[in-house]
Amino acid sequence: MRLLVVEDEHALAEAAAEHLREAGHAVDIAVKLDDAQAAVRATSYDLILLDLQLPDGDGLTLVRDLRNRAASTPVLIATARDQIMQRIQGLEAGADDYLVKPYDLDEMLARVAAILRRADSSRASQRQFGPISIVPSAQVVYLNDAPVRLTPKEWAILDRLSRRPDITVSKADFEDALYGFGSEVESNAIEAHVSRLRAKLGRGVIETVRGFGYRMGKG
Amino acid sequence: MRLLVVEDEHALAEAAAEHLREAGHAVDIAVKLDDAQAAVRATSYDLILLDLQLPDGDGLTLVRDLRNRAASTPVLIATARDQIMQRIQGLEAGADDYLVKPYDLDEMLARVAAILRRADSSRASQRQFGPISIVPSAQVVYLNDAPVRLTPKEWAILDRLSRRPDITVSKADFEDALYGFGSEVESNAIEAHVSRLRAKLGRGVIETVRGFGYRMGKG
DNA sequence: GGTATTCGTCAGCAATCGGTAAGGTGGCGG
DNA sequence: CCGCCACCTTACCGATTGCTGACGAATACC
Repeated sequence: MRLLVVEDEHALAEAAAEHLREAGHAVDIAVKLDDAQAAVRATSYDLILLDLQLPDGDGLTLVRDLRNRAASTPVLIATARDQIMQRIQGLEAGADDYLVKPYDLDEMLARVAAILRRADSSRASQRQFGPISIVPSAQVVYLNDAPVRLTPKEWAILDRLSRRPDITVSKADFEDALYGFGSEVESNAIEAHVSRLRAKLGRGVIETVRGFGYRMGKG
Repeated sequence: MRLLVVEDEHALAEAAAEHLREAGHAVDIAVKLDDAQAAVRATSYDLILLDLQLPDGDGLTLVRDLRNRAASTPVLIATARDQIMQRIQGLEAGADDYLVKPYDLDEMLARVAAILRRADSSRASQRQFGPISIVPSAQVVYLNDAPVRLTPKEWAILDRLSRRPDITVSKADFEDALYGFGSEVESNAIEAHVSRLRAKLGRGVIETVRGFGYRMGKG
């Protein structure tokens, strides 16, 4: 597995990286937010171990960036004990788990292993809905074997719907998932995205459950 | 939804309760830890909004009590800005989220809604009544395996009935649950909805208990 | 640095909801 | 057997909710 460690304390970064390498992973290190973003853009990681307090910015912006680009890379956040608020925001922004610094290296390794295991099983190959096939690993959608280009937000919506096809997802849920918590969207942004998705994929793919939200059409 | 507001500042308690009632919840107020514990023992709440600083004790004991009794009632904690340690302890004791006092009423409402949503979707499962199956997570009802489309109000009524199938629910209870508390529905709105429900689901599903209210039909 | 996407917002339209009311039905006491 | 009262059913219409095309700002890409 290929991992990225984002940590400005050099000694800690090296120690963590070494521990992960002994466990058989390929590990890159970034000491600044800039470096991390460059690295993430250049390569696809299987997991990111992220310190929130960085010299040139808040680590959470990296998480939001990833999620806005619809990247599902798991993120494990490391934070000092007094930054509990950041921890919570981190989980809401789409992090997968957190560690309290200073952390035990073996515990870190255990968390990493747990997340990778989880991610692997949810990565699931491919999802079929009538004429639509969704390939999460490649973030590609096919309509009758013809590839369809989706924007990041469109993908995020379809991904969330198709992950639990039996569940109705409310617009409020989408807003919590696509944007932060405090950031209120005053309008019908979700409706607009759904409309665009339907234009690309056909009418039957996403069903409206009036008064509740949206759900995958039954194929 | 039935909520409990635990807060010794009378004005704030009333303001919060009023705001929640406007959102359609039934709200009780407790001004002391004692009252809160009595209330929790007497009734089952869907969520508790808890001030930690109370005249007769620490609000955390309430959280611990709940968790010790394996009650999963979600708890939203409110604390002053400088009580960070309490917040941390609160989250570790099993609270679901926290608010910094003084808080904006609308933000409070948003947090409450988010927690209720989370709790509701995790409650999941599925309820069977003869030819009817109710899937709360998808907000869908099946009649002989054919999906039936219900409006939000219809769903609310069926949901409330099916949650406690052995209980007869009075029309006043429905009005409390579907509208605010001091709601004046001058007409037969509930009867009309029940009628429309029966038209969609069949006659046997909802029984009339003349003079008292309605109850799920025994399948 | 210019161009193309993307995304949030808005407005107008369409569909559906839901409270109300009015007339009908049936159970129950007398 | 009668009348009353609780409940049922249906139509109506204002209010709400959702859909879609257009527009402009922000952003990414070359």
